[in-house]
Amino acid sequence: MRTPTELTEAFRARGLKVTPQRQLLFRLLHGNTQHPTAEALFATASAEMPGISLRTVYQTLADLASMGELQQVAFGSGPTRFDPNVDEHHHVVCDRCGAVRDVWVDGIADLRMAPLDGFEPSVTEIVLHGRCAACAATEPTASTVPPINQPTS
Amino acid sequence: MRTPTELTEAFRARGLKVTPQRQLLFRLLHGNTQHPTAEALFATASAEMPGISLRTVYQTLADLASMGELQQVAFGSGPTRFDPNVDEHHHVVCDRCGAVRDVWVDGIADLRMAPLDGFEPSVTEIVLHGRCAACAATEPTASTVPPINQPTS
DNA sequence: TGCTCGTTCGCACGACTTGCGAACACTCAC
DNA sequence: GTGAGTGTTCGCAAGTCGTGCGAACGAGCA
Ligand SMILES: [Mn+2]
Ligand SMILES: [Mn+2]
Ligand SMILES: [Zn+2]
Ligand SMILES: [Zn+2]
Repeated sequence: MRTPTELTEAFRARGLKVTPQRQLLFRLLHGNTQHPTAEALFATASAEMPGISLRTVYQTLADLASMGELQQVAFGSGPTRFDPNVDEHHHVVCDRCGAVRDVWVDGIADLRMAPLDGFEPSVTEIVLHGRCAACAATEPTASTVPPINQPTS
Repeated sequence: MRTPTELTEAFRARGLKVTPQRQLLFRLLHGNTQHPTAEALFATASAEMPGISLRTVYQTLADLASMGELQQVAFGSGPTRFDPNVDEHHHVVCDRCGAVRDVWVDGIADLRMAPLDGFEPSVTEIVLHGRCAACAATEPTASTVPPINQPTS
């Protein structure tokens, strides 16, 4: 995602208005590596702008996504995450606390996949499931946060 | 997933009853490579057993999943898919028609991933997004089915 | 056959997201 | 600076997908 200043220009160039709500979200998202949910952004935004609506957060996120400034990522269960990093990269997900981190993967071109039967893949998505460092250090059974589903294979 | 006959024994061995509804779902799922949704299974099951409840379909799928006979898979958007193939494998998803196919990927162990920062991955999930053979043959814009979201990176 | 306990099923509810439209406010022309 | 005009905000209703609940039911066993 571009900087708040650049987005301000980009929005106006498209005939879109630059409102205080949008500016706030530009700031909250720029450089954000948390992969926040809409609710999480709404909570943070509300602290700074008490009247802001969750509806507006969803709306602005959709606008940014349609402009290619934002990536929407969904992992198995739970709400959609929003990712201002639109470069090609992948993710590690902690199935205990739900934390998501960016990961860069090298060697994807060397993967051998079959059978494709005429299927034409355009995007290879890799998600590593497991435990983050903090969660790996604690009991395997303890959990205070609803876990994210993990494939059983 | 094991055969309907084996599942019948496995259910009774656990003190679970083998009802006509369950037997029907055992049959509909065994060897099924469609990655069907609960609704899709409900529709198929209803043709054969008109009174069956969607609630029972969900319930039985959850039972099978908790026994490790079934894998639940979610792709970006849309409802959960159920996969009787619990071997380690991966998926290709047509973002136009939503079709899902199994794919086996070789070379995963050679992938280089960084930075992991203490994260301990246990499962590597690979999803190839693109167009199935049938959809690749038609107009890129034509669509009669709501597409599955595709990551923008 | 009859008892018992797990199952089924309809309905209400929950989580997450989107549709809708009236009130509002950013822009720009003047 | 002011006003007109168009895009935006926001609350509420509705939509989608899935789960909690409990009364009626029926599979399995003595
Ligand atoms: Mn990311
Ligand atoms: Mn599969
Ligand atoms: Zn964690
Ligand atoms: Zn297709």
